[in-house]
Amino acid sequence: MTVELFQPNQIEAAAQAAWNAGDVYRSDERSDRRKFYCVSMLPYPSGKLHMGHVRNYTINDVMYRHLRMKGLNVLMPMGWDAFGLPAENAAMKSGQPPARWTYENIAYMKKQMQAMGLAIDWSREVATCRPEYYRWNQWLFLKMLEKGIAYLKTGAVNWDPVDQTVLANEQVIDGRGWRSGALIEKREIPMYYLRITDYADELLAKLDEMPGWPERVKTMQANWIGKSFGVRFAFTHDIRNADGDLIHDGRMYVFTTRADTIMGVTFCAVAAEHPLAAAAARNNPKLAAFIDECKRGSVMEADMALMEKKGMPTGLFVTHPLTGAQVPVWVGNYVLMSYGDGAVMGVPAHDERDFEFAKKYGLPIQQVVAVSGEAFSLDGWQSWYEDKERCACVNSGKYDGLPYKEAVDAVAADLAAKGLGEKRTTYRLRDWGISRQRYWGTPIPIIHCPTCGVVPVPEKDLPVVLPEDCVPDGSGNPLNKRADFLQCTCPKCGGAARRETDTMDTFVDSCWYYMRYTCPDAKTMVDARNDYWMPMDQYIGGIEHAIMHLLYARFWTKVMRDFGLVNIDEPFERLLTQGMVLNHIFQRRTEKGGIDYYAPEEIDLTRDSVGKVIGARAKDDGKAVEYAGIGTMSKSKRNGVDPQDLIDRYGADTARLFVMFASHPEATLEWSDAGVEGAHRFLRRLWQYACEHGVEASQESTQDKTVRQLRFEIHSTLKQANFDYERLQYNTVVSAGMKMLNALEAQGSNEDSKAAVGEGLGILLRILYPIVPHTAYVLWEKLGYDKKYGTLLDAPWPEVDEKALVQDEIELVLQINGKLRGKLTASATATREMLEALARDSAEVTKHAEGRAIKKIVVVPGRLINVVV
RNA sequence: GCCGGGAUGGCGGAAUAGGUAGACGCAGCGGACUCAAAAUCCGCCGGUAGUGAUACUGUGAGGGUUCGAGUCCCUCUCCCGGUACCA
Repeated sequence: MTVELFQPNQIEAAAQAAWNAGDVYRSDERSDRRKFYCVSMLPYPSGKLHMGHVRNYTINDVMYRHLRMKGLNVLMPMGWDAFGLPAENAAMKSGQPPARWTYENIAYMKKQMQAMGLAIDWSREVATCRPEYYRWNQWLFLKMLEKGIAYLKTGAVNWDPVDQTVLANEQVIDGRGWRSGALIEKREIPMYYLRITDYADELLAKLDEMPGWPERVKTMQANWIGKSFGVRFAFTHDIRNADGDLIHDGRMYVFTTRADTIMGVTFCAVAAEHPLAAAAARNNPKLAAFIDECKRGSVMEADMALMEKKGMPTGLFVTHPLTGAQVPVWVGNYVLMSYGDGAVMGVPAHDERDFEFAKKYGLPIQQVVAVSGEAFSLDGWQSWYEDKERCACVNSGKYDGLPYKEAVDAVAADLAAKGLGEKRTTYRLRDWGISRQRYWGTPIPIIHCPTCGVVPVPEKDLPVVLPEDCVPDGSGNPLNKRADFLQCTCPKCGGAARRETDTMDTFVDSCWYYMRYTCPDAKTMVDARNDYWMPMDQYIGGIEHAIMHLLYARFWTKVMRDFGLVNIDEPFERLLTQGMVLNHIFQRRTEKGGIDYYAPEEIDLTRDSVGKVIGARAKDDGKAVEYAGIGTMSKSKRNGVDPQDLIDRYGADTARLFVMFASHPEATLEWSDAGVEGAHRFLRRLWQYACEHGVEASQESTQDKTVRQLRFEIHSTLKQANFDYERLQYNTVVSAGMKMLNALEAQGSNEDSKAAVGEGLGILLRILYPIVPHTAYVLWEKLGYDKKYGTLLDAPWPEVDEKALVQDEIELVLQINGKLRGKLTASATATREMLEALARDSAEVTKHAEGRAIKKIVVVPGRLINVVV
C-alpha cells in the first residue's frame, strides 16, 4: 500500500465529487426499506454558518449515515427560514432590499453546508420567502378564518412614538426604542389570532404519548400550557361608562384557583386597560396619570414579573358575591388585560403577591384558611398557605372546617346558585397572535373595503405576492408606501379597496416546512408523498425551541389534520434538543441607549495574574467595552464563530470530528477551539495507519494470545460504540474510534495478526464513517473494502462477534465497608460462594478488618465484592 | 419573578439500572529522534503526606438515605435556555 500524505482538501474534494456524480443522497418513496425521516430545524439565513449550525447538521448527518448503513431509507432535507426581522435590520444599514440580502446569504450558507459534506437531498430545498411556499400559509390561514380558528382581536404592541413604528421586544432596550431612544408605549391594535387554546387539552394530553421526546421538553410544554382548575365568578356593581351604559352588565369577573379563600377578599385589582379603570379615571386625573404610567414600559413577561408592584385605588367598590361586602377596586400594574378577565380578587392573607401589595398599601389582611400546627403571622410571607391540600377554612362562616377541595365545591355551588359563578378549567396558554406590522413576511391575505369591511382574498387570487424590492427605513412598514401593493379591488363589490399590509409571524413559516420538503413541487399544500415520510422520525434542533416553535408546529399539524390534509396527530416522533453553543459577548451602549455588539475577535482582553478577565477593549479604538458574560452564538450579538476558518485549515472532517467529540449533543457547550489540533492529529494517524496496514481480512484470525486480546478490544469497543450510536451519544463514539486505533497501533503487524488487523480496520472505518465520511470513504476504497462490502454509503454495519468477548478470567474490585481496598482475579464462571470465600481469605480483608467480624458480603456479579465488617 | 436544565482535574468531557471517579482527548512536564526547530514516538499527569508500598482526601455548598452516592432525597449558591414580536 502506498503511503500518501493526509491531504483533507484532496480527499474531501474527491469524495464529494463522487457523491455528487452519483446523486447519492436523493431519496424517494419507492424503496421497500423502512423509511427514516430526519430533519434539522431549518436555519435562518443570517449570513454565515456558526458552530451551532455545524453541531446541528453534523448530528443529523451522523444519524443519516449510520441509519442508512443499517439499511433504512433515510431522508435528510434542508431549507431556509428566510423571512424575519434581521433582514430588515440589515436593509436599514445597507440600503439593499431584504430579499437580496437573504438570497445572497442562502447561496453562501448552502456552499458552506456542501463543503461540510452533509448528506442533504438538495432536490427538496425550500425557502419560506418564496411565493410557492407562503401561498399555503395564506391558504390555510383563510381556511382557519372560515372555520373561526383565526379571528380578529386587539393586542398590545411596543410603540415607538418618535420613529412612529411598532418594535419587536428585542428592539426595546431598558424601555426605550433601540434607534430613537424614545420611551416606548404599549398600544392596543387589531391583530389576527389563532385559537391554539382550542387545542390546549389535546396538546397537553398527547405529551403523555410521546416517549421519543425529552422529559424536560414535555415538562416545559405542559407548564406553558398550564392547565388549572378553578372558579370564575363575578363581583357585582352598578358602575357605568361614559355613555351611561352599565359596564359588563354590572359584573366584574375574576378567576381563582383558590376559591376556598374567597371569604378573605379585601380588595380587587384590575388591569390599566380594564373598563372599570377607564370609568374611574374620567373624573380622577391622578388615576388617569397612573393608568398612563402603567401603559408605558415593557410588554414582556420577565419585565412585568420583576417590576415593582404598584397600584392605586379607583374609589369604586364592587359587591362580594357571597358576603355582600363592599370591596374596593384598585388598578394594579401587575394585572394583565390579556390574561383571563383582566381583573383579580385580592386575598392578602393567602397569596404572596396580594400579601405584599396589601402590606405596601395598608390594606386589611384576614386569615381564612389554616394548616394545623402552623401559626398565622403578618410578619412575613409563609409558604404553607400554598400547600392547598393541607388547608382548611377558618373565619369563613359556613365554610369553616372544610378542607380545600370541599370548600371549593361548596363555594362554587353557592356562586352557581346565585348565577354569579361556575367551576372552570383555564389555561396559561394564550391564543397565538400572528399579525406583524412588518414588511419581510407572508402577507396576510385580507382586503379592506370601505363598503364591505374586512374581506378575505379569494383562493383563486393566491398567492398575495410580496414585492421583493422594498427597503425598510425604520419608520413603519414600507408596504404602506407601495401603491402597487396597497391598491386593489374588493372581491365582493368590485370597488376600490386597500390591501392588508400586516404580515405573518415567522413562526407560521416554520410550522410545516418539514412537510413541504416531502413534496416541494406539489400543486396542493402537501400530497401523498407527505403521508409516506410523516410523522418525522427524528427532529433535531436547539433547546431554545422547546416551547414556542415546537408547540406551534404541533398545533398547526392538528389543524391540518382537522382539515383532512394529513392523517397524523403529532408531527415529530423523536426529538433531540441540541445544547446551545455559547461564546463571550462584548457590548457598548450607544448614546441613545441602544447596544452595539463587538465580536470576540475585535476585542483585546486584559487579565489579572491568575488569568481572570478584568477588562476588555475594542481593537479599533482602544476604548473599554463591557463584558456581557456568556451567551448563545447569534448574529445579533455578533458572538458567532464562523466554521469556515476551521474547514479551510483542517478540512470538514476535522471540524465535524471536533464538534462531535467536544460534548454530548444535548449538553450546552462553551466554545473553545483548544483541541482542534488533537482531532486533526487523530485523522492523520488513522490515515497513516490505514495506508501502512490496510489489508482485507481474508482468513480466519489465529488463536494467538495477543490476537485474541486485540479482537476482544475491537469487539468490546464496537459494542460500546453501537450502544452510544443508539442513544445518540456521539462524543463517546469518537472515543471508541480512538480506542480502537490505539489498540490497532499497539498490536505489532505480523502474519498472526494480519487478519485481525484487517478485520479491525474495516470495523473502525465503518464506525467512524458517519462522523468523518470523507476520510473513511476514501480509505475504504483505497484499501479495497468496497470489493467485499460495496460502497461505504450502504456497506453493512459491522456485527459484534460475541465469541471474541468471552474471557476466561475476570477482575473484580474488592471493597471493605465500601472503600476500595484491592482487586481479585477470579474465573469467569466462579459462583457467588467461591467469590465470597475468595474475598474472606484475601490479605486485604485480613488487614483491614483488623479482627472485626464480617457482617455481610455484597457481591455484584462481574463487578465487585464488598465486605462489611 | 416563574418554568426547564447544568456545575466532575489546568481545559473539553466519560462513568449504560446506586457499584473501581477522571475513559477518550487537549494543555503541561520529562525523555527519544534532530545541528536545531517542527512533526512523530515513549513515559508521567486530581490534591495532601511519603523514596516507595500505601494512607487520607476529592464530583458547586450544606445536610440525609444506603454495605456503597457524581448518580437518589431535602436546603442553598452560581451559570445557561425560555418567558408569547430574535429565531
